Amino acid sequence: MLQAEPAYLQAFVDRLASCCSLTETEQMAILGLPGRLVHATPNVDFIKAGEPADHACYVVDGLVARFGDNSSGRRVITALHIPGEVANLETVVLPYTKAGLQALAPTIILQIPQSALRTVAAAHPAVAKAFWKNCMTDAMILAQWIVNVGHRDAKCRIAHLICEMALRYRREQLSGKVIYSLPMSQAHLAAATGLTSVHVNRCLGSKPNQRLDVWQLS
Amino acid sequence: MLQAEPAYLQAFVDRLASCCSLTETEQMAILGLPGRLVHATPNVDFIKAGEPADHACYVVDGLVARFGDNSSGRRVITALHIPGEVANLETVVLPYTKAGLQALAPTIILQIPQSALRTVAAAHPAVAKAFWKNCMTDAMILAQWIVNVGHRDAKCRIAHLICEMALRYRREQLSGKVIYSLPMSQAHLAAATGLTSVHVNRCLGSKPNQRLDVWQLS
DNA sequence: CGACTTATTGAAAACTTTCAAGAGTCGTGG
DNA sequence: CCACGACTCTTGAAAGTTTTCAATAAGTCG
Repeated sequence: MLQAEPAYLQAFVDRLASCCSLTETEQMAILGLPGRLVHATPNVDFIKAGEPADHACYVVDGLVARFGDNSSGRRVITALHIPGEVANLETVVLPYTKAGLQALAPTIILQIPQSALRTVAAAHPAVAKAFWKNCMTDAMILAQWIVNVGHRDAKCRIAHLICEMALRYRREQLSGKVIYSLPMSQAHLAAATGLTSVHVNRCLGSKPNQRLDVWQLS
Repeated sequence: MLQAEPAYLQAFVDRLASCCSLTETEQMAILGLPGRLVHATPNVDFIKAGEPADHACYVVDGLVARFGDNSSGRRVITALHIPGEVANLETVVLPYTKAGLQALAPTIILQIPQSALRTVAAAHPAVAKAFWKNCMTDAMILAQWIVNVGHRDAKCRIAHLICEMALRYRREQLSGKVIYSLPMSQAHLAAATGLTSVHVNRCLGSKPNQRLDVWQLS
C-alpha cells in the first residue's frame, strides 16, 4: 500500500480548505495519506452494514450511495457521494456503521486506513477540525434530505434531488453552466426519494429516448 | 454569566463518557463550562434559521425540535433533543445553521458560549473527539429518520418514532421498563413524520381520553 | 366565562403503489 | 453476426393510502 501516485486527494483538500483555513503543512499531511485504489462493482456493497470499517472510502470517480434498510427489506439510499468526497469519514470516530456503501456505477475508490487518518488528525488539530466540519456538512445534507423525502410530493422530490446534486457538482465547474452526469437508474432514484421506480418513471414524464443520466442547468 | 450552579452538565458528560474514555480532568473541564439558564417558550424559535449562533443549547428539561422548511412553507421537524443533549453542538464548527430550534413544551435551556466550547475542545483533544463523536451519533439518527419518514407507511412511522424515543430515554432509566413523557402535540408528531395531523390522529386509533404524552414500554 | 389551541370525524379528491406485461438496451457467447 | 439473458424502461388499470376541506367537540389558560 503505497502513497497514491497522482494527487487524487487534492480535490478533498480543496474541499476542506474552502471552508477551513489549512496551512501548507496541514494540506501536505492530508495529501500524503496512504491509500489503495480499488474498483467497486456497481450494486454490490463494498462496505457492509454492521461491520467495522478499517478504512475510509474516498471517491475518485463514479458515484457512491449510502444505504439504510427499512424494516421490510427494501433498501433505502440516505446519501450520495460524488468524486472528491469521503463517503464514510465518520468512521474515524464511529468505526461501526449501520449503513452499507455501494457504487451505483463503475466507481474508483481510494481506501485510506483509519489508523493513518487518526494519526494525521491527532497530529494536526486543524485537520481534525476540518474533518469534523466536513462531517457536519454531510449531516446538514442529511437533514435537508429528510425534508425532501418526508415532506414533498413526488415531482418535487425528484426535482430537488437533481438540483441538489447540481449544486454539489458545481464546485468542480468553471463556467456558469453546470453539466454533470448522475449515473443512477430510475430504481436508484426511487430508493433515494422514497418512491417506487414505476412512479419515478411516470414523474419524469418520459418521452421515448429521453435520457436521465446527463443534466444541464444554467 | 456564572458557572451553572448545580451540575446540569453531568448528564452530558455521562453521555460523552459512555462512548469515549475521558479523564477526570477532561470531565471537569466540561462540567466547568459556563452557561446561562433560560426558559424557552413553546412554539417560538429560540434559535432562528440562518442566524449565527453564539452559544450552544443544552437541554436541561423539556423537549426541543430542530426545524427545516419545505419550499411551500410547511415546517418540518428533522430532529428531537431530550434532556442531557446539546441541540446544536455542530455550531462549534458550523456557526451558521440553516435550521431553527424550538421548544415543543416548556423547556429549560443552558446556553453555553461557543468561545468556551472551542477553548475546551482546543485544550483537550479527547474532548474535541468526544464532541465530534457525539455529533456523528446525531447524524446517524438523521439517517435513520430519513428511512423512517421516506420509506415507511404512516403507522410504522409513528410507531418507529415512539420506539426510537423510548430507546433514547432509556439511558436515563434504571429499571427494565421505560416510562417517559413525549410532550408533543399531534401536529408536532405530524411535522416529525411527514404526515398531516389529521392522519396522525386517525393512525393513533384514538378513543376518547386516550393520551399521547405518556408512554410505557417494557 | 371566553379565546385559543388541540383533537376528532366524515366524505371526496388526490396521490402513489401494486400487479402485470411488453419494449428497449447492452454485453456475452455460439 | 445474431441469439440470448439480464437489466432497465414504459404503460395501463385497479387498489390502497393519504390529503384536503369542513365542521364539531374537547381541553387549557387567563
